[in-house]
Amino acid sequence: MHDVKLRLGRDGSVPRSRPSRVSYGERTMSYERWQIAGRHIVDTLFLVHAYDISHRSLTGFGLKEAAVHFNIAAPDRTYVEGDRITETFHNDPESLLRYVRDDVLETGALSELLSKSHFFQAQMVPYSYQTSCVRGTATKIDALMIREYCRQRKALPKPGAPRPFEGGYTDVFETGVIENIHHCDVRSLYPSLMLAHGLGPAADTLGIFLDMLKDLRDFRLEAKERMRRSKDRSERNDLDALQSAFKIFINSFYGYLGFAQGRFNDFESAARITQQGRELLQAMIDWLRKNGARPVEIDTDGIYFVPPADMLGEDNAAARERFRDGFRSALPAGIEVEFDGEYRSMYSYKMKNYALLTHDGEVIIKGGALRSRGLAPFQRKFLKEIIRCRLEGRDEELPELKARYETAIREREWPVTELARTERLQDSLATYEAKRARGGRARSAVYELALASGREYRAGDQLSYYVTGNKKSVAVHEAARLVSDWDANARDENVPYYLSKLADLWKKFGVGDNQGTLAL
DNA sequence: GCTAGCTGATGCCCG
DNA sequence: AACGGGCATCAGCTAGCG
Repeated sequence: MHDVKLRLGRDGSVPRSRPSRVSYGERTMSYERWQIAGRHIVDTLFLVHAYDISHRSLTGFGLKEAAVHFNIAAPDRTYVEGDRITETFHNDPESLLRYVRDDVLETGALSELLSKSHFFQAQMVPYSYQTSCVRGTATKIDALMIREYCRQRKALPKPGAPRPFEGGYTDVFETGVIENIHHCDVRSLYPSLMLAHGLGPAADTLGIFLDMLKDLRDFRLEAKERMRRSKDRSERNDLDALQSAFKIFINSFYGYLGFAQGRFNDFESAARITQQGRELLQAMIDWLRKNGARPVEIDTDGIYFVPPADMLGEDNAAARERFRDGFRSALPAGIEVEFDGEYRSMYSYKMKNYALLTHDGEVIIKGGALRSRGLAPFQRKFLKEIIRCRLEGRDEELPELKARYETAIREREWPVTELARTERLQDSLATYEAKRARGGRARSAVYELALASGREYRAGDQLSYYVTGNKKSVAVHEAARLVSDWDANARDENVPYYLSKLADLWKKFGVGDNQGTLAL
């Protein structure tokens, strides 16, 4: 209105922006990247996504849900729904100010919690604080390598051509409910193998890659030790952020070798590392079997197993120590095994898919088949209840559980959000349409809904939809409807469709089938 | 005209 | 723009059936 320039730059310049993309794991988001001279802009939404890629524990990524998850929401915090902000501003400005203030406080607390490791990374890698938050770990390792080669005035190699190579050893030996489960894993498997066998990039003529890995590992252990000794809470927090920044790097050194764009990538070396890993884990499985244990599930660097019989009774401390010492001393130099979990029972389903019951009664669920966001909330809850019953040996309660869910669907007892699936647009709508036109992509409900809505959607946006109709077999992309268009007074969710989804889960996870213990 | 069963693409998860 | 391995779902197709 008054043509006042937004001179936020420390040199008095105005903010500039350009379209950009950021990706964490399989999630890519389009956004407007802003730059303000002499300042750093970090979107806490991105930090929340980066956190969730490794933890996968958040229910949603908005500020409110994140604040609740990290336990930083004020207990008496003010909430104002988005569509009531203008009205509240006019009628009750005080409460709107409280709402905004609470938002700012939560954002600050999130930032304090999640951005600190990037603050330390910015001191270590040749990227700014702002840039560090939107760069992947392999890119940062590349930058560290390039910086040192430039400093020593050495020529840089070209990246090697990518080729597929084998990964970790994954297997499942028993399925169903199994009692008394122990877990062990190899501490830092790939970094340990790399250092023990000198497995680094062939193009690294200066030999700095493995030195860097070793220094980072030693530095991290030192930071962890200082953290343990520190009496001051804020110092402990800082040291924790510092050591976790190093942990991320250390674990990415192997990944860097298989990184197509990495100047020092080395697919032969990456393949040798995973091969050594597979051989080591196979030897561990053999040792466990030879010594009376029953391996149940294995994934890359960890094994779930039933310990030998003499470790099961009371007063088994001596047998336990004998077993563990024997296992440790059977391992090669430089390889340490950790016994880091004991569980009342395990429900072993398929590779990378299992559930655990802790001695505190907590149920831990792992794997896409059992906890994926691709499942609707009612499916996840149904599965969790089935799994808890089975882990606790209460199979007789399962038919009642199934009946309860069937009734709820038939009688339309739940809000439609329980039935809705939430999916992320991986591509922009234009990219989707281009792929469709090329014939390379089938129709997909989320994209069709986004297109039909006429609203602006970007890659990375999430949409929730449910399925309408009255037959169990429907083309989802034709019968789908956005949750935001749902009318509670004229319910149209497809009852037979959702009943059949429930029946599918029952067939797989219910009782009275072939889900008993099965030795392969 | 219908459906079971297969294939390939996609989405999400494990370590 | 870290890696490979894995499971479930859906669209789109084909074979087989009545």
